[in-house]
Amino acid sequence: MKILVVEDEKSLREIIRTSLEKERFIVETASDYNSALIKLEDYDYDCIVLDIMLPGGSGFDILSEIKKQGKKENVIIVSAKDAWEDKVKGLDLGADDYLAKPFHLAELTARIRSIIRRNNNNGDMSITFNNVKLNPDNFTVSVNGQSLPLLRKEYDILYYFISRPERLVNKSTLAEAVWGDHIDGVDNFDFIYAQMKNLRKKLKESGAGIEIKSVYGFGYKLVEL
Amino acid sequence: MKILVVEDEKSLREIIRTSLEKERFIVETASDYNSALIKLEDYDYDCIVLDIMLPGGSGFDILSEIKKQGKKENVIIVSAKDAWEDKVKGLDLGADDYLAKPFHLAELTARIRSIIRRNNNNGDMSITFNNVKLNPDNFTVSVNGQSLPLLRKEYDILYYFISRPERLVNKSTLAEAVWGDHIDGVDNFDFIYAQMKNLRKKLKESGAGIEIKSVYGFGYKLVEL
DNA sequence: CTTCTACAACAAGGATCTTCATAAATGTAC
DNA sequence: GTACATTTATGAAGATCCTTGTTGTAGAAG
Repeated sequence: MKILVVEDEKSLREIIRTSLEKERFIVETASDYNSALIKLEDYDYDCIVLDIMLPGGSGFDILSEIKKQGKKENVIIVSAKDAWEDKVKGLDLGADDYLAKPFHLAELTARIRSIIRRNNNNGDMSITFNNVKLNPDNFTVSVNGQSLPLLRKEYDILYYFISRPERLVNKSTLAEAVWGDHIDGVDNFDFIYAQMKNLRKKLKESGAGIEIKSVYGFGYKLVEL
Repeated sequence: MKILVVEDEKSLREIIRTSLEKERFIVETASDYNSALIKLEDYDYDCIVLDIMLPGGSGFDILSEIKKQGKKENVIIVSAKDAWEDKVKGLDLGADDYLAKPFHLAELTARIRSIIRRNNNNGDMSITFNNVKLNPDNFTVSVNGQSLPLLRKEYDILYYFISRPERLVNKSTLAEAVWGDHIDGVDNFDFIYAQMKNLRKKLKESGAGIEIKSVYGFGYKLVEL
């Protein structure tokens, strides 16, 4: 469940980020037109929260671009209040929903969930990699159909990797994503090592056909066995 | 039991909100014409408390719009005192009730209840999640039709969660919602633990198909079994 | 005044996560 | 290849958080 938040106002952007991360979404952000396009080109997201007024260009153009490229991403337009015509235009261009500022964060997360459920294959939000299936809807994991109970941090880590299979992830990024912002200038990743050990053990013992390999000096990568 | 309060004056709006939330309604608010219309388009409410004088347009127009779209929402007009013609006009347009400012909050809640009971499906205000049914009208809970007696705090907690199924709720938020404002900077959630224990026990023993799961370091979440 | 009820406070045990100490693996220089 | 430094893994201790049973207390009911 990866979400790209395109919003130029920093405070709002960070509020949205924390809120969504609390709901266990993986959040990436872009603060202007260009960086949004770059991120979109590089990564796949499940949902894009898109502001209209952006430095460097309009959110509508980003939306058009997404649709032109035939991407499957769901888009929620977020725009200043009183912009009634924005709503019409956005939906015309193929946005999945529209939310007027200011909005309740709970409203945003509710819509994201409903949109993803609506647009994805019959409401199934699960992610599968080899014989491991992770269901973000109820935070469960199964291997070959057998349930594999994971603790919270283990789940979060696996979720992060299974959303980015084969991608090299450095430890700071991982720490930021799973542990949150309070991990600032940590020079010691013991807590990652500890969690990684437990998660790997459970994956191995469950017969999972995947493995989190470490890349010396960089971080980790999820691969098929 | 979701209510939309459309009122531009912030202090009154928040007073109404707190009052209604204390009566266990779920409250959303809009402060102007446009945001009210947008909210109305997006969600279903059981009742709308509608001010007439609004920035951006008149409450009457909102009312007309509601009726034109054939929505079933109940509407209570709230307007400045001595505006007799407002009352006539409002009721003509299909409002269910009229309340002149200033009014007692108790009166507002009483009218809301009576209207909902009068107009809704044979007066049923209940919320159901899996095999658990909660009836805010008389503060009772039943599991598979069997009555499940809960104490006050237990009921409040269950109500809070059953209104937000599957949503992650942190403990401060829960404390604020159930215990109220006097829970400020509490660093000790023993009282939540105690209540949670009793509620869980009752739910389990009653055969409820729901469970309040804890999320380590965060809070709780209501899920189906 | 006594008893009962609802709730919070306390305390002990268990679960979960991080920190620490130490070992193993990997990379670099010679 | 060997020696050394750096990075990662592992097991165990420590810290924090959650659960549960018991006890204490204030207010309502009798």
